[in-house]
Amino acid sequence: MKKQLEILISQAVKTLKTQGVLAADLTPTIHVERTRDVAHGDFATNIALMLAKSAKTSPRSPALPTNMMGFMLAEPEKTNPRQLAEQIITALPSNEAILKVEIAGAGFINFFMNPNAQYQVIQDIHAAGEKFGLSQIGAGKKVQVEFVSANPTGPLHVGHGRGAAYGSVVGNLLTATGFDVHREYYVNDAGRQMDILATSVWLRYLEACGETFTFPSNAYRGDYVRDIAQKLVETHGKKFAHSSEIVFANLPLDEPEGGDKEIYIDALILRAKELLNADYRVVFDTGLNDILGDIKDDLAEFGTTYNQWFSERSLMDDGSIEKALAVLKSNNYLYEKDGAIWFKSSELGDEKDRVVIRDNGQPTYFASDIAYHWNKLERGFDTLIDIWGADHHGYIPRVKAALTALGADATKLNVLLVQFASLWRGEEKVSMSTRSGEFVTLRELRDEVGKDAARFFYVMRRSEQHMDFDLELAKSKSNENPVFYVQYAHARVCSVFRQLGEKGFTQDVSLGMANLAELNAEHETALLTTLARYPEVIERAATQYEPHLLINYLRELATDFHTYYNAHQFLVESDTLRNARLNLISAVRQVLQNGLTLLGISAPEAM
RNA sequence: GCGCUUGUAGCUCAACUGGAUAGAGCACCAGCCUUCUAAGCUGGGGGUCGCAGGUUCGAGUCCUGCCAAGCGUACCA
Repeated sequence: MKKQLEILISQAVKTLKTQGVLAADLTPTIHVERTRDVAHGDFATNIALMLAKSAKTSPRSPALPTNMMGFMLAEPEKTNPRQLAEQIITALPSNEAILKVEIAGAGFINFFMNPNAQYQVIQDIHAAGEKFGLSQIGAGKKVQVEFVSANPTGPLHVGHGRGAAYGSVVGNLLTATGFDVHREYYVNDAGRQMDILATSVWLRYLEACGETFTFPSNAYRGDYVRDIAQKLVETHGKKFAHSSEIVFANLPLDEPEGGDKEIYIDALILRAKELLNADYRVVFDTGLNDILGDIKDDLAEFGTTYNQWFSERSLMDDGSIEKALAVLKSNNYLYEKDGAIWFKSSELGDEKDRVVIRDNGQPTYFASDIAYHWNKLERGFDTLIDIWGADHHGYIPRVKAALTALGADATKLNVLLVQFASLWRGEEKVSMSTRSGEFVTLRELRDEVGKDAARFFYVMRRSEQHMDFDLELAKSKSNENPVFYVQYAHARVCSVFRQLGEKGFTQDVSLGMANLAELNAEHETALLTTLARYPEVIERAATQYEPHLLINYLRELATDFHTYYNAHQFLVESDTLRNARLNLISAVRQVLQNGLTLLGISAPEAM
């Protein structure tokens, strides 16, 4: 309906252009909104206010650029907005859905719709079913959504959960609006952090083999490392064992002894590679595969799935990094300084240049990221969406700079930042420290509050908002918990349909459809309006990457339903009214179910 | 110091991207279960939209300057 009005208005504007009332070069964006106040009708547009300034512009205006600036610069002879609104209304093509059109305030045009038109949405929902709300505005454009991409050095923690929930819902919304979505997890299966993990596993393995020594301060200390080491013992026996005298011979000091923990761990990594040779990869991959497998299971149980798990190591193995750096070099964006290779990102908007190859010859994480993002674009995606933790925000300019330097289109890259969630248990803030005994993993969160509540809470707020996640609230089975509020509405509709037969009634959908006009109570009208908004909400939530709009909408729909439920009996004697109401509430159930499905949250039939 | 993000009711957050009288939930107070699930509903009080200017018919939203918080500012990932 909103779109139909926009089309009608644009036709009116076109007419006024040919009449010379409006300058021919104007291309106003027509914006129709739902009104907040019923006194203002159903829809409103501010088009007359927008155009008032530029109506009757002088003929020299075509020489001006047609962009927004040109539009602003054109010097208008002021037109009364209300008068212009009058002209627009006169030029408006007639449409049977429109009851009347009024001018209000400074020059708003308010549309009052024909009440009979509002019932159409029930027919639409019944016809479309689970497809109601889907659209094709994406027109099959290829979008890649990369999210979570946590290093496989340990289990996912609650901080990753928000990215997982947000990314999967954004993906669902884009799919629902006709985009061709590809979900991807970038696996950092190379690099120093993974070497630290492999070394940690090996040292725990040595302990399991009976060696005793002080565990490095900078190694991974989680219990899962011991578990992996134990598996290594079970499958390979003492094949990788060396005496601690040899392992720790001639190493620099660790931090507690007055040394540097980074230098110490690097020396240990080197030692592990020397002593294990080809077996190092076995230890490394055992750790990697174990943890990655756990992450995959964890995310799948959380309702987050991927099309592809992209290996960082593959970029090294197939020469992608070298190739990307070669192109940067030939485009004259690389130079050498202090033994390292630098990328001139400061020439392209970054605050300083960045190292791509360290003085020890190792490429930096940034180097593989350049190759990775280039690889993404070469795969033909129209849009890239990266979902990052907010602490990585400083990283955006350098990645964009790199794409530009490679001759690629950096504007295709869209980085969405997700702020951290702080965990609360009632009044008490939960420590996020890995060492603390408090639970920190996503799995533990799911065990405690459940998948539905966790997902709901994660996407309830705008992603850029800092978020407080209250575990007590998420767990509570009470009116304080918004998850149950929405699910309860769904369960209540299902319950009504269960009662239908028990009370000796039957349902006749077509009889209900023929008598929708009996749905004229205030609560019913409100519900019809809310139902009709659903496709608009999906479209907006998808194009703005704002899943919280869908959450807010579902809460409003649930409110409208609960209010209606308390005010009216559905299973009434009148066959026509009863069936009309059943058609209405089954439409509500359908929309609730569709929305919850997009959020990856269940729609229970009973609670 | 510089950069990014955020400041809205006692608390947690919305506000259709510049529109009409800034809205919800929680908390607090007062009511509603012989009728489809009370995990619900009805009513009530609550606001200098961080502060100060500016832009225009119109600003919580845009521009400038302050103030405050978080994050970043590595040859870490």
